[in-house]
Amino acid sequence: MLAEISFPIPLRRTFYYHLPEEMELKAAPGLRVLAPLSKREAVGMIIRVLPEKDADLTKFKELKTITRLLEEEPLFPEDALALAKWMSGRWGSPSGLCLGAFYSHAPKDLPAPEPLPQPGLAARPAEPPELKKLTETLSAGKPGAYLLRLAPLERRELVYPAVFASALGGGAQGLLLVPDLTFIPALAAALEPVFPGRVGIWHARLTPKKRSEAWAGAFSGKSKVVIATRSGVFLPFKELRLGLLDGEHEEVYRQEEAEPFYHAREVLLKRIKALGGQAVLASPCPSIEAWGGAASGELVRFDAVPSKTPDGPAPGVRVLDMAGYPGDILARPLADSLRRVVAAGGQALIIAGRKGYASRLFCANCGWMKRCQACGPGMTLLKTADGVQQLVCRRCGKKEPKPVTCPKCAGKVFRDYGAGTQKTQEAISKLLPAARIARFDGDVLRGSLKTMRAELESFSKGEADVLVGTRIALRELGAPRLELAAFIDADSDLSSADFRASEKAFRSFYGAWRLLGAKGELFIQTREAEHYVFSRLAEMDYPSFADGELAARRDFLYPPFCHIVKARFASFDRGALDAAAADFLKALSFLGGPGDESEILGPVTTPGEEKRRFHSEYYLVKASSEKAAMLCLEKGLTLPQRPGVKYFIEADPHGFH
DNA sequence: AGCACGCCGACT
DNA sequence: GTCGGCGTGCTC
Repeated sequence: MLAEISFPIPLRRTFYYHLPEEMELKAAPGLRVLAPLSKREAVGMIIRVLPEKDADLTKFKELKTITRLLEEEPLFPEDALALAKWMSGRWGSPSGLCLGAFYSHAPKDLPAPEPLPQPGLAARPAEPPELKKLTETLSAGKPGAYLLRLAPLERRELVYPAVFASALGGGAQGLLLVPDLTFIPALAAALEPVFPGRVGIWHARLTPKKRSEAWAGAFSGKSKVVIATRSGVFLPFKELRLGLLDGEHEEVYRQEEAEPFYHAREVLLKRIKALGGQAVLASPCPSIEAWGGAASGELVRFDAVPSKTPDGPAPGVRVLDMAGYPGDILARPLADSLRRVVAAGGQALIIAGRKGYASRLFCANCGWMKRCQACGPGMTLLKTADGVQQLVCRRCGKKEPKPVTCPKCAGKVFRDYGAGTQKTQEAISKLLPAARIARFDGDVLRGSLKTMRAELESFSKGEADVLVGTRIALRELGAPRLELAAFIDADSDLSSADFRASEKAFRSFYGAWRLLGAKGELFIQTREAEHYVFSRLAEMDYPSFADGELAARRDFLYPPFCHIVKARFASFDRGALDAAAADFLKALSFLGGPGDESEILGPVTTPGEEKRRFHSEYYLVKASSEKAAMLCLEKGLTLPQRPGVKYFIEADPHGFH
């Protein structure tokens, strides 16, 4: 007999091996094996057991033999093979890597099963009344997927223990996915009293020992709940009944840096469905994709938030059209309010568009803008500690000195546009020399967890009057009673080439607004005051915004009403590039039949690129169904190779129109 | 991904 | 003369 083996390596093929007689009865799909691969032994997974005659072995001279089976029972009660296959088709990564996501953290030798701890005297978590409907539904145990809209300032440590307590009877296990590992400790502390000694933790930075403990905890059933970052969606639970995705809208749930590509939200829903369990997507401002799921009935929506704001005065919103305040970083009304708030001992949060000093540098005479030579985007102006100005590319990190003269017109005067956190901080110090200002942006964040906490805490404790940050600061702030919040440069969000721009902008505005006390004020500075997002701010009601946004997505055929596949071709040879694009379009000719609304947009070229020697263009396919999108992706990935042409085929690309 | 092979630059 | 950089190629 033969075994068809999948290895966790970036190859789009599987391997055949001889199965020694003594393994023939034990071998089965879903079991790991040790097998010689190249000049080493590798762990792989059986995907099929078949007789010799069923395999086409003509292409290789010799078959190697499986060394040994690593277990007798599959690691997963559900069909991980099918899930991995779907993942591979959905995001286009090699299926071996997709399957590997499920088992590559497993120890070679499984830990011996230990008796499960007796259920301890668990504390019954207090249950917020708005949650009652959800917890009653969950405790009935019926399979299903739910969208939980949280109150924006709800402490999740108060909500989630009740949710898990209601759903996890008997040996049932739960998975709590969080966007960032900094959220884990507080949630673990909150769940510990409910499941004493049985709360597991999983994230990418665990030490090897802790990692195998966490893995074993899920596998043996010892962990009643595992709190994890996105890769935890692949953990091998013995009996996973409830998966809760916290901050469902967060983009970190999408893995795009390394293969296998996936979105933890989609994998969780698929996996839970395969298990017949329950999934809860939770967020104060759900993604429009999830909102659409609730509208179509795929998700059942629960609102743990009073739909109306409490009676009484609500914080005000003021959109400031910066066309009326040329050259100002802080428009007059904002400056006045800020001065008043700080003088009265209140606190203010200022959100700058980006980190650093300014976002763009251009010639005051001819408008020439300094771009990164290596990769294209406008370069960011930074000030080093000793006040020297320097340009940095935020995409590739390339550094350059600030130019002295304009290469186009030899002009010597430069202006910068867009105030980063540094420049904003300077402007505020100038306005309020005595104010204590804390800064919180990606640089602080990346520096160390300690400095980050320190900055944040000093603000929360009231040691600083003003916190200047990027929008990450919004996510990290607890619930201070702010008197003022301001977006210095809302345009950098709104004008970004992304059909999610409105959604993200509204979410930020809404989040900042909810941090304000009743008498607080939210300022938004913009040069696009007519943008429709602002017309939605009067109500400050996320559901009505989301309904409107969902309708717009339907009208213009964007997710969740389509699946997008992006295909980019690059070459020095124009003709070869055109031929590759033609191959692609021909392969997709099945799209757009009767009743199929799928569209192909493109070719899109970056401005200025026509004149270059190097050509690059892309097409966007808006496929009307997941199935159609998966077929497009497959066709794109199996196009005939043309010499000198590079292919980049991607599902669900982010950050474009 | 690993791991080997192979071909140029700078070191004991 | 070797050590070692990483480009290229292969894995049943």
